[in-house]
Amino acid sequence: MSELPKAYEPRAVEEKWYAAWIEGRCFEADPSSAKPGYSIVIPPPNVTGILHLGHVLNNTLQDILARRARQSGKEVLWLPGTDHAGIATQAKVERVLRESEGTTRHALGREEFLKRVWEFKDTHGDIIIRQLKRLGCSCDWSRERFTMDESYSRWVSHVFVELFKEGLIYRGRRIVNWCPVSLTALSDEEVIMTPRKSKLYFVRYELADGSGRHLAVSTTRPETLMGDVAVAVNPKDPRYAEFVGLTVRRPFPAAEIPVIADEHVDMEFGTGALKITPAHDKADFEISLRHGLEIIDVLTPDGRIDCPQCPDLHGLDRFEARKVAAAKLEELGLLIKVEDYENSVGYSERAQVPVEPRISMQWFLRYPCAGEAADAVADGRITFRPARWAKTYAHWMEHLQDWCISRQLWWGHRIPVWYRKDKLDALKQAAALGMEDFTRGDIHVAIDPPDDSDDWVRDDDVMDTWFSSWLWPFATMAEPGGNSALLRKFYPTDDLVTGPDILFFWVARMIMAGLRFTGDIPFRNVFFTSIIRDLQGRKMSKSLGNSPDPVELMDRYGADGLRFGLMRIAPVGSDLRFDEHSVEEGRNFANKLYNACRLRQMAGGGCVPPADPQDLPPYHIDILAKLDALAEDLVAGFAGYRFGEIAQRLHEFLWSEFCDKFLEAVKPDLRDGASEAARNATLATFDAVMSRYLQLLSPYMPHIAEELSARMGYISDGEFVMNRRLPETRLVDFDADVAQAKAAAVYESAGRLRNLKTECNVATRRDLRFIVRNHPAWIDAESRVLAMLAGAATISLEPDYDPPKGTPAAVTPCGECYLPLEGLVDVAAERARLEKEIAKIRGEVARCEAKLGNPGFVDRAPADVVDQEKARLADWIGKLDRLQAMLDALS
RNA sequence: GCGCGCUUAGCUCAGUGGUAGAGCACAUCCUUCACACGGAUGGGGUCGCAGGUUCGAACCCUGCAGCGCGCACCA
Repeated sequence: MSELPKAYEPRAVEEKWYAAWIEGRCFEADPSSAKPGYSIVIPPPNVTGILHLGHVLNNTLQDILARRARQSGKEVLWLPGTDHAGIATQAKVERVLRESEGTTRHALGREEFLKRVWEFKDTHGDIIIRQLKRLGCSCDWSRERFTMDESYSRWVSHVFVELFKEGLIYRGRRIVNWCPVSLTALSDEEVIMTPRKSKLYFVRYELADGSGRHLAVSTTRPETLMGDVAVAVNPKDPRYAEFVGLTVRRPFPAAEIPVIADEHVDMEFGTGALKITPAHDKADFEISLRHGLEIIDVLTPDGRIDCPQCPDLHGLDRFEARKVAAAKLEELGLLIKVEDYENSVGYSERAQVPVEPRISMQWFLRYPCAGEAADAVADGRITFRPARWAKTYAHWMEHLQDWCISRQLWWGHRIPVWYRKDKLDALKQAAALGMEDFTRGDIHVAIDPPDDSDDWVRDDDVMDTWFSSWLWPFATMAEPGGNSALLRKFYPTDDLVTGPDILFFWVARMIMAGLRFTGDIPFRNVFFTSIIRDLQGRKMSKSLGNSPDPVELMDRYGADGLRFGLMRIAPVGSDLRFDEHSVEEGRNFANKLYNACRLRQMAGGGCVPPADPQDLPPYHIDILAKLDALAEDLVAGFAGYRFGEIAQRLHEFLWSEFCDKFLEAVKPDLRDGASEAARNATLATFDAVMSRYLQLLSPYMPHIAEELSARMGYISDGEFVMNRRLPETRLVDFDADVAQAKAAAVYESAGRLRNLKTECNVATRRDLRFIVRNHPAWIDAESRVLAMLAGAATISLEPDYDPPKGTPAAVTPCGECYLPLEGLVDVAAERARLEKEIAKIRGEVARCEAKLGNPGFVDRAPADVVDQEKARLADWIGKLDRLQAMLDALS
């Protein structure tokens, strides 16, 4: 027999099989296949991203689903690709340019900058793809897509044009979330509300009539005071009724502004008087529209004060200006007081600075098919797992706000709108643009530029990245507006696996886009993964440095080990606390499996054809039946998407059932001197179980399953276990209950005997003799196995045995077992043990008696529960009597 | 303010009304010919708190507390 290394070494094996699968085109989907289709689209990772544990979890789940579907006879398409990730990628390339060339995108110009981004994408874009391959992902790489591919880009423009024509996309001057670092608008979803300690300033606005009376206004943002155009009070507020219609003096720059009444003002908050700064607050903006007020913008796009009339503030950063403005008010005697205050401030997801509500011209989308999309989840056409996310979804869908889809970036899909050069100024000034301007011919909205393109100027902005991502399930499968064999075979997709953090960003929007542009839902099931946290419960993040590098983990534990370890601890609905120990366990599990097969290989003898299973010893029948049970449990587990439970079952079967019990029980059959029949039966059983087990394991640990299947000869050359159909027959098609009961009795008894040995302090001795009486008849044939499992020299069956007083004993399913130790027993220790045991059992007896003495229980509980309790009581009492006798004998 | 989760062994978590479970960690022992990435044995929990329903509650109901998340508001 060839010398196999003692420990499994995954690295080379995993690389070898991944290459073989690619070579064998195992992952490629055939849309013309007669088999039923099954499809998943990958949540496209950022093209310049690198693999983190969230990706590992997410993509392992998808790979398991895809591989299981292949085994179940489906034609599988797992469609991979990457996302151009507008802000993230542009920011990354800008940083690289700054650090390596000391230049900026503006210095390079739009065209040159985009060239650089494409170069960057070409050199770094496949890192994460290579990492996914390392993990073993069975994506159809021949169909890899990128959100800025030519045809995908046409889809994005097509959708924009269609929605524009439908009147759902419009351009308008609104308050948007502005990121002063990225210098672009953001959607509401990209703003993270964070509680922050700040100050509430109470400012005196004196009446312009010289009466000396004043209004006290409370504000957190004195630095925008220069943009004030009014002070508002609630019309129902009696305190201020007389002020409405008068004017007050704005502290600086000096101006008289009106006091107005508006329902929005909360009388309870602060002083009940609100300064109105329309350019820098959404509510103020809306009030200004209602009252026809002027809008004064006092901030630059990068968040500095733009107010030449106030030279001491002009040009200051907004937070610096806040302090200066407060000091200025103090100087003027207009600052009444400052209170500590905690409020929530919106932060830019990416730049991690507070966003600025800013008025600007942007493109907006009113969502299509919103009602139908809400219904699709509510009525179960789309299933969310865990189901509770459906509620979150429904809530969001009920409160849909128009989506700001334009971004002031260069990297992305440019808005497909051209303006007539001679109308440009007028169009720029317009408060809103829509269908009317289009039909008048002032703007051109189409996938392609206008013919006389010299007379037109294209819109500078690009679209929000998610405005391309929301088309992913179908835009990856067909040309714009078109149909394809792929789409017909694989759309709607079956499962979507993603994180709940992008429910609004992506999932909800995909449902609406799918319904609008294909007339069908994009997927049938959405499986929301856990959020991975560290052991302290913190989110994984780069800045905390608590995010382990999955590639390093794979280097140390193997891709299979990482996959299996993660799956085993992935809870169904809640967050996952990552512990590297679990990956280590995954690796250990692979090693255990490998060594079980090594044992088989060392026994040699090729693949022996199975004997008639009915004639096999009970251990063999037992393990065959347990494999059948495992296969069934997996069917149920997959139906319920209980991935963690499945991993647990796979682990338990191999380790506890197959190795700890079966292999230990049959070891003698593999040694020299065993009978040929016994040896054959054992080898055949091993192979029957292991070949199927490897198949069941294959979706979770595909590499080692393939390696061992090949090495053990379970598959032929050129065949792959990943492509083999799951068998529909059972290994045991007869009643195995008797055999299984015997096997269980022996395993259980062996445990009790080992336990007895430990208690008698002879755990390591192997020369002991157990004497058994009151045993079932069949035990005769199994006593040798029982002796071996118990670590005893012999088991003597002596029905008439009369144990000397004080002989240690254990009641087992295989009879009363005695361990005569002739002087080896420490009497005092044995007494102590017995007394302890007796006390414990008295407690149990008392509990049982109390329960059975309760008329309510006896009358009302189901008969079988009561019987069970009675049997239990009888057991305890019997055991108590025996122990008491042993104790008496000792004295 | 509204909503959703969670609270079970030292840790991470299973457990849908009938004797509290697993893995890890811990302790003791074992380098016996598949595996020390291993084997054997053991200790360890009044299931967050208080009520209620029930013969019986970790489980169902109510309230409370703590932790986490989402949404809204925030002058």
